[in-house]
Amino acid sequence: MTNYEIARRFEAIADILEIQGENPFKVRAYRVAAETIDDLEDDLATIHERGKLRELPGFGEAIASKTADFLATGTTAIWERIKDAVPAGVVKMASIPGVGPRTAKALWEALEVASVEALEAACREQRVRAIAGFGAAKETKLLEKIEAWKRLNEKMSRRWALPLAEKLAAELRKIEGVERVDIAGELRRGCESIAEIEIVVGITVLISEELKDAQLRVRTEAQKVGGLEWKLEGKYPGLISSVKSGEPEIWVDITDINAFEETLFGCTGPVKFTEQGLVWHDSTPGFLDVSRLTFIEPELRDWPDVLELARTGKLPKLIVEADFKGQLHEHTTWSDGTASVREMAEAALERGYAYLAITDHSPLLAIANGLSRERVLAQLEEIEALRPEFAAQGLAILSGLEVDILKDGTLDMDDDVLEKLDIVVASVHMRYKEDEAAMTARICTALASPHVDILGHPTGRIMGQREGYPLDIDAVIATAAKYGKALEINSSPERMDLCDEHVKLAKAAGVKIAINCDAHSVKSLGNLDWGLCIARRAGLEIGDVLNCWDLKALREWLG
DNA sequence: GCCGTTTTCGGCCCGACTGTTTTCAGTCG
Repeated sequence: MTNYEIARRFEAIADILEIQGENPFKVRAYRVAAETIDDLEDDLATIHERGKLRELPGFGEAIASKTADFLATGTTAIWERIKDAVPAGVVKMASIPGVGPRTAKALWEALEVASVEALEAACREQRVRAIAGFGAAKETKLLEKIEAWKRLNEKMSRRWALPLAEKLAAELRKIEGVERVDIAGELRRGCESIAEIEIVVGITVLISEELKDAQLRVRTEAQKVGGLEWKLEGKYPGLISSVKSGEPEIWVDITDINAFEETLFGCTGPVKFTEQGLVWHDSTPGFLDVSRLTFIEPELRDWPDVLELARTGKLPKLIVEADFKGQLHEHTTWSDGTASVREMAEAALERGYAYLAITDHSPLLAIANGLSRERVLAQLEEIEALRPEFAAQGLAILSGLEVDILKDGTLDMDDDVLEKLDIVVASVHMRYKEDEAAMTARICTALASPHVDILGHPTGRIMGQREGYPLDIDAVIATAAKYGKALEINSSPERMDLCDEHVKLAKAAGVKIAINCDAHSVKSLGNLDWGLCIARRAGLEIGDVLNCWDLKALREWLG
């Protein structure tokens, strides 16, 4: 099993134990193990071979032994024992924000509802309010939560769809006769939520009998992937095989390797784009539209005016990962990160960055071990002590804070402390259930503060779980423009906040964007892709993105 | 289940919000 699969398995164990009412600390131990695995750079198999599993944080005797079981056999005793104890639908119910394990268990036991759909029906039939501990108000709220959850999960978040597609692609690559495998469709276009996973498979076999064989092997391999159930149909020529699963729909397109690029183009879509008179030009890596040869980046192909922009030579020159000079919103062990300032700085150096801002949490966020004013000042001393050593290697460590925006728009730290810092990211973490006017005023007040540089995760959304708080985004953008403040694309996969549409609006208003990993570990410093695809879909160029600037330009902007 | 020890078991990030069971349990970040 891969790291990813084992981590998901430990999470599944935690979910089930939690619903069963197990000791919450035991439940947490499994979750911590999953987090540790997600943060690993190396394969668990390699670590196990070296006999180092027990050295991983949160890995005691039990977790290490279960990990070894998973590596050797694909399962372990506790998983076999509990995997069927709680229906998957009940686990799903518990995952709906605001429901939780206790409530899911109570509903399951009292009404025998074992799926989100059954629970929704029970709410509509007013059967929930009859249960002890529930009432009409709770029933109404529950229905609202289910509806919000369904809206958010109509499509699969990129966060989950991409690993799934990569896993499938890796399996397909192992098949003999398969020359090339690429992910196409919405994923290639950088979409944040995915209705269809499309994968193009290029094969070398040209005889139809052999091709049939290859398809058979593809089918066999595909069935093994991700625990999904596959149904695969296909015929030659054209070789479009549809593979259906619950969510999202999965297409595997098998093509002769000589027609690979053309197929990849067609399967990348969207249909509106590919049908607009473009033909694949196979002698040049690009597409020949009627007037002019131009390669149009997949992320731009959803723009309604992209062909006109291409014809007139006005396509934006999209940023790539190599353009990034540093990162501006990271956490350390001072608050809720897992790496020290030094470790984060070393990781930034390894990535070739010229600067790194340390922005731990402010005191209100007690659960994240937010920093009091005294601790901010102490951290500042530590940073200043580390600076010469890292400056000599070409890395500037910027001091900062991710300061909470309080209910009235004031900041969770004294001005004289903020004044001493290089950079301040202001974010909302608490009391986000306010109406649009209040939340907009609150955020705009914060943006007006002379100390604030960047508005962190501006809408507060969590992919697949929580809609952003109600916000007049136009007013926020206008305020950011007025005071010369940047908005963040938070690049952590669970946030991806702002979305591409909002970023496009911000760019049009001349507002600068910071693309930040919001890293809580060394590994998550590499989470740039999630924000990068939003930036590229929004057409951002180097000039639009603060952390694509060199240190001098950044410092000038910070003032 | 992990951890750090007073090496064998007690403590495990904590404060706010919500609905209702009206005094606290469940959930969230």
